[in-house]
Amino acid sequence: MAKPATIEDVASLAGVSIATVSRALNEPGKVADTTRRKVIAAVAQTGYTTNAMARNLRTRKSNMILILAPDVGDPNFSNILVGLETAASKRGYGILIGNTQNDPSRETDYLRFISSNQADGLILLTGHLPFGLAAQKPAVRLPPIVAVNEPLPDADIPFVGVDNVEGVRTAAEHLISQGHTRIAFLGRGASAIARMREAGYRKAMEGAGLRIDPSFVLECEGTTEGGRGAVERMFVRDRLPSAFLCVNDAAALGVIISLSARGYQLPRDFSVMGFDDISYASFVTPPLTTMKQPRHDIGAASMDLLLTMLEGIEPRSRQVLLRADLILRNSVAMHRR
Amino acid sequence: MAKPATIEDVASLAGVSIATVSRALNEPGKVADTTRRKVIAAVAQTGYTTNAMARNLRTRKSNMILILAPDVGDPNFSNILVGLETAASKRGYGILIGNTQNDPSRETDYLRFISSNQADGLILLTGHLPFGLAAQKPAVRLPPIVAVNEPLPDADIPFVGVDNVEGVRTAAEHLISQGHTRIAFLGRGASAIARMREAGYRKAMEGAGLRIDPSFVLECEGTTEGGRGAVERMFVRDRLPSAFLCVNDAAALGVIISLSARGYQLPRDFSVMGFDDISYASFVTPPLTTMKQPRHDIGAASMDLLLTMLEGIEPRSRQVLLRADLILRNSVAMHRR
DNA sequence: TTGAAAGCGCTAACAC
DNA sequence: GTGTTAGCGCTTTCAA
Repeated sequence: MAKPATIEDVASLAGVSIATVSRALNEPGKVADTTRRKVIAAVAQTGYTTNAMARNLRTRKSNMILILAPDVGDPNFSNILVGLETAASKRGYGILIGNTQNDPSRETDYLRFISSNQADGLILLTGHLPFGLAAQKPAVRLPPIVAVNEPLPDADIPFVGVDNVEGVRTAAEHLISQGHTRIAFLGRGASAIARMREAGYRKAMEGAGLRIDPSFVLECEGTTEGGRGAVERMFVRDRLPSAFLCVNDAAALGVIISLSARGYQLPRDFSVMGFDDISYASFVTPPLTTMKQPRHDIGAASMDLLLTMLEGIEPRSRQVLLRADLILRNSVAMHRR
Repeated sequence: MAKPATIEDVASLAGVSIATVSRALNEPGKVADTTRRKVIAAVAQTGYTTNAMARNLRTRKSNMILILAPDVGDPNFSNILVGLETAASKRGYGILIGNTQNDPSRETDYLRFISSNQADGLILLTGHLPFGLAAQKPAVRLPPIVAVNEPLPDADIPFVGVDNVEGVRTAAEHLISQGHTRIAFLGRGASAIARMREAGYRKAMEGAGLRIDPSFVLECEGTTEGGRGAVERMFVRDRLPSAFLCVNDAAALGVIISLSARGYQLPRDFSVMGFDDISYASFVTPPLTTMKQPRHDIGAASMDLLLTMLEGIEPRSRQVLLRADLILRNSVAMHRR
């Protein structure tokens, strides 16, 4: 077989019309039993597979989902990606990935997949609409979109992610349950995620009737460097917390490094908590107590939501929040008063 | 604009034929300057974008590359993925990813993208041909393929990856340069990678005129558990090495954990080296000295090779080996005799 | 239950 | 340099 078999080859071999072949394959119920069997046999004999390009052209559907992420190499994203892929594959969809590196021109460029009909829907891990879609009169018609991980500001787009408020609240409550009262929150920031995590912290403190020392809430980027810097700034103060609740594991790691470098013993001298459960959280010394993001589930839920929308069904809820799980390791100790 | 503009809309607006529009867009040289400008203007006005499905159907090309990987969530793969994506995007290609989880039926299933013309080429990070392609009379015609990371056995498929032999040799030579002579290699195994890494170790030892104590070469899987187990088996012996050269960082991590648990101080009592430079290598205590895989470059080189093949150019060499870089951290110390 | 035929939007051969 | 036209392989009316 030099050339792949077409629907015509199958039709003539089975002695039916191409319409019947098409129906036998796509709507088996509408075809007589004996006819269908003949078609199946002919398909097997010719090794026929539907030419997706032709079908897509005709049906204006690609069965492809475009995923835009700032950095697929980031474990946080790559694990969500696995969930996305698994769910898509299960329903016969393929995924197309665009690594945007937060470059607006790249984001816009990937929209060609949408406008050229190569993708039916869009998953955004970027935290914002790509430029071409954001414009008032968008350059491209809006396909079904789901935002993952980070909700989109100023846009009514369905969202799937971890429940940051409840997650950090759980974390803070764990610290409180260990007797800590002077708990610092490192990671105040402008991003939606930072704000929600801080809100969780405040909720827990309030709920426990604990006063928040304003100097215990520090701005800090969610990076190892950020965590490090925050500790340095903290240590010019008189009053010190007994526990550090960090906006994420990367920052917590910086805190641990910085504290260790200052000669403190953890968790004896200070307790530290992170959020995310990144892969090396368990390999730090001491192993980091943190909240685990259900990354695979987040990916799967997002894709399910998007595919549901693609089927024309309005989702029951435009927001899916998944619970983070408390992972007890060794960076938190009972507070000795 | 309820419906997206087609080439006909552009043609009639510009007052030319659809063929001219097509040419103006795809072969600008073949069109008169003034005509081209009219077309460009009409395109801008209508917001036209080529319908990729129609073009693909006509040209029998999809400008899509299928990437098969056992686990995209694995940082080792996800970082290669970034390189692949970047290189593809630069040349106007999109990437389609298939997460196979080493499941043969999933591998085969993804070939539908090939057989249905949705992908022009294939990148394999799986270490073997998918079942549908491996069969004597393959179910699918072989598209251009490049194997990455792990060469395919028994198949003449172009390969791109790190130079494992030279890499481990460099690692061993570093240990030797620090005065170590009793160097153990943990990670003997059947896989191509394990064999090459062991070969690098032997080469270095031979090159330095050092005898290899056969009991110093241990089988062990490239996992933290594997490294742990190997140390335990080692310690029932009388003779102990002064340095552990591990098949990868995961195993090295197990070694460090096991050695630390036994109360040894590293790197004072033993030196440990890994291979890969995984993300938490720098966060272990002591930070791991290792060989860094140029993952991004591996991805980019693979994609470049594949796209070159797709253009019908036979690659100059069917094997691209990239050098691993020595990353000096703190798990290796001068040997005190 | 089946077949004939239109047509999805585009590129490329051919003619002018 | 430009236009006409065939046809890529398929799904889907419409008629029988």
